Amino acid sequence: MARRSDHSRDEIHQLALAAAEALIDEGGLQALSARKVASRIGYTVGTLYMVFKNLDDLILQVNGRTLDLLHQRLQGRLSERIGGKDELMQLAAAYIEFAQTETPRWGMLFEYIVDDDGELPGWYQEKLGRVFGPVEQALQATLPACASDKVRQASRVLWASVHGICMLKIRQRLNLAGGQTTRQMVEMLVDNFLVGMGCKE
Amino acid sequence: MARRSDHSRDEIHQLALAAAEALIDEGGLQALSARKVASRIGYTVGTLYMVFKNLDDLILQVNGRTLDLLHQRLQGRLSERIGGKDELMQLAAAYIEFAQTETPRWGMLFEYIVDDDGELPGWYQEKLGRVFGPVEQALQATLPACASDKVRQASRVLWASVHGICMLKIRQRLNLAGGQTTRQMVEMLVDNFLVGMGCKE
DNA sequence: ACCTGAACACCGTTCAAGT
DNA sequence: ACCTGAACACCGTTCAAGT
Repeated sequence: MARRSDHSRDEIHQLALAAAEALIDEGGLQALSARKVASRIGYTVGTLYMVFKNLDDLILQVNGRTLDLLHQRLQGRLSERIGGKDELMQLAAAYIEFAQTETPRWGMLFEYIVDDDGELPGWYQEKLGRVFGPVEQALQATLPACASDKVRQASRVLWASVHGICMLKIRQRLNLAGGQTTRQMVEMLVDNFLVGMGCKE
Repeated sequence: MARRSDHSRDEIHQLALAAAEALIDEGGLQALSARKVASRIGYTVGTLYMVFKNLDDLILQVNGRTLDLLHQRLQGRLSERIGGKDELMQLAAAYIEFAQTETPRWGMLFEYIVDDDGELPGWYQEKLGRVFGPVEQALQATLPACASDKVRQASRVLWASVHGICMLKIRQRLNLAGGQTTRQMVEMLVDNFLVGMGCKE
């Protein structure tokens, strides 16, 4: 045994990430283990450590791909002629949909916790920043008179809020919300927020 | 051995919860294990299963106590003569402070995920609902003309948003927010939200 | 009735040893 | 250089057996 060379280092890397995503989709973080990933791709556990530093590293890379996917979904909802509450609600709807459709992978983005005061790696922070791009763009178009710094901050505040609603709803921490759907709650937020930002309409 | 009777069933229960909280405070969910809890209180692992259904049950009960503590902290910030943005910001500040001070236990409230479509037990949902009490009260006082149904919904939307900001900030998912503090972000939210709800001032 | 100790089926991670 | 298999130190959960 050893030296099979069935797959290149890079192929093993990709196979492992795909297998991990499948496991997560099937049963969440609980269902993920190094041993299971390895066996799904037909290798021994040890092999994984040729390609990943450890399981956290693997999870972080899966999360990176999830962020890319999320970014795509948001980008796809940007209209031709941009701006206005409708476009922001389109983006919000895309986020809600993503969270509801890909719940396990979406949830993993926040289950992975940075130990102590350790920072997330640079490439990951960049991907994170990209996700806010479409929101920032739509918000700037909605508030053309607003300074770009303020729009930047506002887009973070607004999106963190959308996320909070989504999260508590999906994780069933808001059962007593009086029968509102996630979408209705987010719409209430967006409406109020835009009025507060001085958006007429 | 066996039949030590050093502690009553209830004492073991309390000791275990306290030990679990200590472990969580020291190292988060990762540091928690049935075996560690047992050894901290001077019993064998098996003994824990006399008193808890399983580890998830133990975690849920720890979370219940965390919710009680959070409720206390919020309740303590309600003013005498209520209402207004200031009081809502007091509550928000209390929430932020709690999240920053008791990060591991606060985080555990959301790391525990309900499997499949299983619901959270009734006693837990009641505790959850109680947390929104102070917010609802302050918001109703701020918007006296607003129907109580709408206030109820608005308090959920607002607080889920505050939570989202807190969460993404503490978990370092908002590093590119342009140097705003959690408090500043929450203040932007509250300001806009209240204007949107038709609050003059 | 209470509690133990051992067992079972799992983990993540490392690394000598084989090709 | 690549990959294995075994080892180490852990898990959660169960349960016969002791007092």
